[in-house]
Amino acid sequence: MPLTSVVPSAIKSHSGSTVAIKLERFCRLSSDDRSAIDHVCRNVRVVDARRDLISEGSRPQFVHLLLDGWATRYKVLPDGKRQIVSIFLPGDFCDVNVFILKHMDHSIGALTRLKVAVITPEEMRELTANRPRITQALWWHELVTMAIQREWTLNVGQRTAYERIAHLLIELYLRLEAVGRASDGTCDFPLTQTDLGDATGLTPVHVNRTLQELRRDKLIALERKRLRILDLPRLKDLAMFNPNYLHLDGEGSHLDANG
Amino acid sequence: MPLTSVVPSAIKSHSGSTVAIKLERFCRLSSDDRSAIDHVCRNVRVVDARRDLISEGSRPQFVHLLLDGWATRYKVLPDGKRQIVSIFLPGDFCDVNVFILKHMDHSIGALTRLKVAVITPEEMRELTANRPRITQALWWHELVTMAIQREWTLNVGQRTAYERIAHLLIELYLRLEAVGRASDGTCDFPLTQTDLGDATGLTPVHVNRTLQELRRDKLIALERKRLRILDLPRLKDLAMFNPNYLHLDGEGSHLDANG
DNA sequence: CGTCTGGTTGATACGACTCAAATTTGGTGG
DNA sequence: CCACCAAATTTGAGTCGTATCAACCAGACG
Repeated sequence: MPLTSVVPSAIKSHSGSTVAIKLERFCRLSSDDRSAIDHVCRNVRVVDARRDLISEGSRPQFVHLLLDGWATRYKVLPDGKRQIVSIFLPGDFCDVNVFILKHMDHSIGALTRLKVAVITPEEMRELTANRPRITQALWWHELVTMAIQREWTLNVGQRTAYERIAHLLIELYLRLEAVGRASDGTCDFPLTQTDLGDATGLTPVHVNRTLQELRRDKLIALERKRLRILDLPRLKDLAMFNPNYLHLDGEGSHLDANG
Repeated sequence: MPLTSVVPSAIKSHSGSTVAIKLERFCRLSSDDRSAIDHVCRNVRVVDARRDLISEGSRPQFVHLLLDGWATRYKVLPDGKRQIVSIFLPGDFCDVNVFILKHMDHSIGALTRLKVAVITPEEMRELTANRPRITQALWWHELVTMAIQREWTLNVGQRTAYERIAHLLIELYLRLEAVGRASDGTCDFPLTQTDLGDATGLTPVHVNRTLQELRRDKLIALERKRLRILDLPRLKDLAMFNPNYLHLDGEGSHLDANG
């Protein structure tokens, strides 16, 4: 089923459209739900590419919701090594409940120029109070985020360089597709080879050679910040990609929108 | 401050004591809170060592709370490679809200004989309804779980074998200490070298050699399922261990118990 | 007392890293 | 529009950390 069929075009005009699309993957939202989301997206902050949105050690004060652009969650070791532990795509929330913690244990950096909705704890409470579907959908979002994090642990722990990069490319493509930002095997891909290395635990040199292999094998095309997946089935197979962890199979569709 | 000082001995007799200890790391609980936790621990299931508690693909029906023993969350690849993505210690919840998802994307296996509280969705709702401190403490637990998962991604992605194993040993020791199950640098340690390999992305052979190095360097003693950390400061240093991600610094202590 | 699981050792192989340099790309200002 | 610069990509040669394969050993257990 192509995604476009589940995206009422009426939503698209709203500021929070991408989020709505994402949450509707889990359950249908009422128009009140949707306008509540829109309402909470009114405070937009723009962040330049390659700038930090949040720094390790700082006190979390807001929930952020990525409206546009790509961001990374990363940790840096005293010896300078850096690991990108996750990637935020449009429609993703940064830690629905962070303000429970005293300090951030990681940083969030912009890969591209970002548009981010800045949401106060108060607004977050208003958004979820008496909106069980949104509350549930946010929980679902958190659980999927955790599942992705586990899959990343598996990825760097057990897969070879070739499999690892293939797996990451597929994941990002599918996640983009799920929010209407990719189709026909093609999507934006703003990561540099160094970023890819930081995300997969490989050196940039090795990432380069591995990408060349993937290209040589006619599995992908990647240039000018655009990715094209040429043979998704074969790529999935070699990457041992099991999409179950993305939980995109309409899990909460039993929840009625106007209950 | 030694942990024992914050553990009223009165709690210890209750079935859910370890959980209470754990959640009280975050905020003080009222006696009603504590008995509500106890109440929810009434349904105990015992699982033999090396058996699966939950299998990938199954439908999540209950929340599980580990009362005693060690368990792992793991994923297996089609080629047979296996990654332990996290370790459950006494007092840990397995996914406070799992039943939102349709299928498990991983399995949970017992490392030792377990005592597990089996909690229904209804009981979970009862536990949290009108108990803001418990609700918050459970959120805190989830956030810490996520933070640990991120640190594991960093661990396998960026640290050497030596650093990686050292880091894992420290984490487990500190988490046990936080629930009163370790002190004086000593704790139970039921993992085999194969388990350690599955958790760190190393082969058992290499784990063996690395442990020998750690012993030779007088950093640890590990035999007969007992771990003794001989020089925690030096071990932390070489492992680049930053405890911030465990969020043990009494984050929600401003929340009064009897409000 | 044999069997089994977990731990240990040795020899060898290979995937990924390092270092260094060349080349291409993209952005910027003249 | 071109010249320039910095960032990103590519290439090559050599090295190293960890994997692999294959025994062997020790203690636990029935």
